[in-house]
Amino acid sequence: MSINHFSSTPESFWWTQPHLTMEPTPKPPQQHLLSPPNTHHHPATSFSLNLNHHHDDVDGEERENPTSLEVNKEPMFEKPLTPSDVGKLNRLVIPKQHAEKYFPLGGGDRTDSAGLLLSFEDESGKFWRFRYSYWTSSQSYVLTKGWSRYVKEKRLDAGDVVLFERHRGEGGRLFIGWRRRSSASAVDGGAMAGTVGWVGPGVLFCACLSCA
Amino acid sequence: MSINHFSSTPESFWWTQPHLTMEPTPKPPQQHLLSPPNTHHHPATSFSLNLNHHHDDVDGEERENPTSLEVNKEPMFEKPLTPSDVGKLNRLVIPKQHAEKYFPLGGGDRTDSAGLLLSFEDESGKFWRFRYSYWTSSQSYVLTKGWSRYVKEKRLDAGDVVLFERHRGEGGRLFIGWRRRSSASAVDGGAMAGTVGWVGPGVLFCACLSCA
DNA sequence: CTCGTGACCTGCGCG
DNA sequence: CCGCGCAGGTCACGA
Repeated sequence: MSINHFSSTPESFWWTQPHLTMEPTPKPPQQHLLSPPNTHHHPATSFSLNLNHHHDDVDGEERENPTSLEVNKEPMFEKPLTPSDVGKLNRLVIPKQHAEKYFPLGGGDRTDSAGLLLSFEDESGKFWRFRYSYWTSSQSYVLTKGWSRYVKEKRLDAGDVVLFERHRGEGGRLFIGWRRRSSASAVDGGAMAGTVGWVGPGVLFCACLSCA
Repeated sequence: MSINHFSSTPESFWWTQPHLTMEPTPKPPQQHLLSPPNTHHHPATSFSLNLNHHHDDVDGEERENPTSLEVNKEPMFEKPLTPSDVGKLNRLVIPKQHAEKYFPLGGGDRTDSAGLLLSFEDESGKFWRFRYSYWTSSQSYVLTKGWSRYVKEKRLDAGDVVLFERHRGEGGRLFIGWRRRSSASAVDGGAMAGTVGWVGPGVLFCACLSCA
């Protein structure tokens, strides 16, 4: 495998790219995250993470134009995909540090693998709902159900990177994006190098991405 | 690896004695068999489950001296290890006849792979907890979790034999032991031939075990 | 039946 | 150098 030098080339840009208007989902209580420990499924109700509290005043202004919308996005983390993440295991391991920081499981004790459903918006505004849980056996946090469909639709391969963001305010909407492995040496042909799925479907950002 | 002529007839029916105790997996909900709810991490330390039930009457008497202790042990069966049993599959297949006789899975229906945890004491008094379950796919009973650690610690190799015993009374304590393959032709040097791990560290009991 | 996927488990590599 | 994180597996079950 030749992955592994994902660089670290920081992409300092993807979240700041212009454009975009995602439909503000009408429903206010955007619950993606999860239901409190006991409600299984359909998180529909509250939850309590801490990202959504205060409704940011500054919000309603002209800042609501695309640009500012981007500005309001806050990158959480990204992960270069391992072969297992895109293989038949149908799961994405979320590095513990990030999982515990951004997607804390209910009640502060993670013993419960009841699972939550997290909904993310992709670059086209499409929603992706993933089951999120903690596996005590392997002591790791994973996205399971729904993940393989995402991998398939986006044609993700090992070495590609997935990006996780959240919106400041607005109930903490969550976003997911991806980009092709940065280095050359594409395993399957490489034609796609530089493609990203972030600010809009099919948008190429080669220059920005490979240079920078 | 050239073993494989395990005489399939080592056991000449050991005593029949019903009874047996295995601890049913602690929680039905079945996730995490280890770690009781709150303790996360390090499963190894946390048991305390089964042996604490009732402290059985017979216990405190003179019967507790080594000799009578041995007398009260009842051999269940033994199995010459196959290459798979000691390989990376991390499981020990328990011959169906013995499994069903001594470790019947709950409720009489074995469809349920919920699994049990069986705790065995070894020759040094150390406890080994193995997950025991039925694999429908291979139609066999197996010890999985924990098994590979046992193989490693005891340095077991194909052809070596594992022994299973239980104590009469006392809630049916379970014991596990082993001995090196009896025939010569040791694969790795043979210096250990004849060694057993059974009644005490380093004690040899070859005569008793192989005859009888 | 197969496929998807939830639930297990463990070796190994890295910090 | 050792413990944890996680990559890479297996198996079972429901659709």
